[in-house]
Amino acid sequence: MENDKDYRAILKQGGLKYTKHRALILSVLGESSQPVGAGEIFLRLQTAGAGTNLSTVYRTLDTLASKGLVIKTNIASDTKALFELNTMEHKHHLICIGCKKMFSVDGCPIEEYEEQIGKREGFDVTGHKLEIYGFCKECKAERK
Amino acid sequence: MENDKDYRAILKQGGLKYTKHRALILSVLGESSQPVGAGEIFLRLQTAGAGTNLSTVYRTLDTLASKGLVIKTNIASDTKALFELNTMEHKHHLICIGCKKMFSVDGCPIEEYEEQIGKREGFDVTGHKLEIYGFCKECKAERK
DNA sequence: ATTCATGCAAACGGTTTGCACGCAT
DNA sequence: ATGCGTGCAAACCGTTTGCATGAAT
Repeated sequence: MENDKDYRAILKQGGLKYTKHRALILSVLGESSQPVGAGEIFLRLQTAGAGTNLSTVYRTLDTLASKGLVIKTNIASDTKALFELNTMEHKHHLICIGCKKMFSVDGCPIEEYEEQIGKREGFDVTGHKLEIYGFCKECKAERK
Repeated sequence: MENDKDYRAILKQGGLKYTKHRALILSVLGESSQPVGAGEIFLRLQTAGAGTNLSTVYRTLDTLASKGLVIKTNIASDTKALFELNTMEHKHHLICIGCKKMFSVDGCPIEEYEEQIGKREGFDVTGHKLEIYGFCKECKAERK
């Protein structure tokens, strides 16, 4: 809401028309520290009083993703898709097996490796995804 | 089929009864160089003349995975689950954006990193997943 | 004999689509 | 004015579940 200007700019940058829903969805993603599912986005829009529709949310996320403004992920062994703002900062995630929360970590240990492996296998590498699994502080404590 | 003994042993090792379907599903996974979806496994069993049922395939894969005999994965931005034999060798995958094929690569560049990051974030790390995206030789050629 | 795996059919959750209407440029 | 975004309802696909039957130890 407050940063409406920002979302206008982001949309323009992606060559997309400004619409209320797109801005709202971007703001939901922007306010979240973790990737969010379509359903949850829909819920937050509802409770925020924005009359909207699940399929609109899906369609919007699709177009945002196709312009590279958001990133579509999913954590292993879960079938539903998650979305996050594409901040352009290269990040990886720590994923708690217990509570399913995701924590972002900056930095990347495998840039050179990526290059090597591409050469070795004849691959034109465009990116990668690294997820680290384990138990977060809280779940670690509960577990013993 | 030919290595039926092996699958018997694998099942025993997981503390599971031997059944025809389990052995067949293990053999399908064993013959595949890439992770396979439940639907495709079902199809292969059908064409192999084994009367079976999709839900049996799902249930079997679940129990195999729960015993650590197979691994359940999924590639980013696709929602359907894939399964592969757990060979115990630590592997990662090269995934072609063009044809969606996955190629296994041995070795792991981030074992030490994993440890560091766990300490830094108070995480009890149990594993990780690394996927490298790009275009394989063939798709690279087609693309230009 | 008992426990556990299987087939079938039906339910389910997340996601996609066709169509008519409404909004942004 | 035109094209694109939206709402609604229905379809869709992968996956899960309840129940009765069949097989493995």
